[in-house]
Amino acid sequence: MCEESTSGKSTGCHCAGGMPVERFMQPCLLLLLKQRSAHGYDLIQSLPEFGFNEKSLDPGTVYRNLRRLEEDGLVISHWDVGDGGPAKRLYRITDEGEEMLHAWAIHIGQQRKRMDNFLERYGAVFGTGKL
Amino acid sequence: MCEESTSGKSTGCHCAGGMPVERFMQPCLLLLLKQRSAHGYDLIQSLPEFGFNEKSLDPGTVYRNLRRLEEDGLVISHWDVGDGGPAKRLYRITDEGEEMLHAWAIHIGQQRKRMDNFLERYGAVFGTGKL
DNA sequence: AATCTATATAGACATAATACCTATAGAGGT
DNA sequence: ACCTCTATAGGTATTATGTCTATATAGATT
Repeated sequence: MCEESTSGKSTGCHCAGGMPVERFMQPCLLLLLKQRSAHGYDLIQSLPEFGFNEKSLDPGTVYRNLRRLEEDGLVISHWDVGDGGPAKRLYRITDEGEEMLHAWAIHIGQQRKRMDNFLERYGAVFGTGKL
Repeated sequence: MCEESTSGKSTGCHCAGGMPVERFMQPCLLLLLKQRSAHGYDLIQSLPEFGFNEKSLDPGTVYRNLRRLEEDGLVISHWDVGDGGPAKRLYRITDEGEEMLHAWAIHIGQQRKRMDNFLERYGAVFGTGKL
């Protein structure tokens, strides 16, 4: 039901929801930027650590998120043209972004509790062997 | 940042995402219907057990999900006009719905792992006291 | 009789999110 | 010249989401 498509086209799996890629990407980006300032391309290399795979990691999606974070004042960037290679943006987190990261962590903790509760009930009905 | 609005209007909190109400509602409805057949209104009474509050529990949303589940063949319903009161639909889960429930459980388990991983990294940066 | 409340379901609508696809451009190698 | 890697940006169609409103029955209250 949740198998990957072999045709390259989306199968529109109805259970794919629950945690959309983009929204979860934002706290991941903020956490990475809390640890170190980085370019978009750097961040793309690091996001697999948070469970993003090749399919869910569209570069356009990452850059769009970074632009949105900057619009919201959660990160700031400046062009970095020094060291050869194409011009790149260096992003860093703002104080506001750090506050938002804390809010995200609380929120994610709550959602995890909800999932725990769901899985507990599921296990009670079907037996824990299913998980 | 995630505080409730006192004006009654949505504040558009940017960290409210990560687990949209509607999509998570579907596995909850399927699990409830696995335990017992029920009317939409019954299900609305039970959904708070899964962390839905008054604000996130719009009846229209519940009925929309039930219709969608039926469109997808995951539940079936028939009108129940016997015992007085307005006509009501009695929903029951189908075999296909049960399979989808299993897929959901696996998916939710995976997402929980992702959240655990995030919170672990968060704790490593800020200290576990923040959670 | 009229009104109110609880039960019960359904649909409309605007905005936001999501996935997917394509475009642009510099640097370095073959 | 061509290809690949690095690096960023934008478009678009579809779906999701939240919110609001409409409909209707039954029973209790005034």
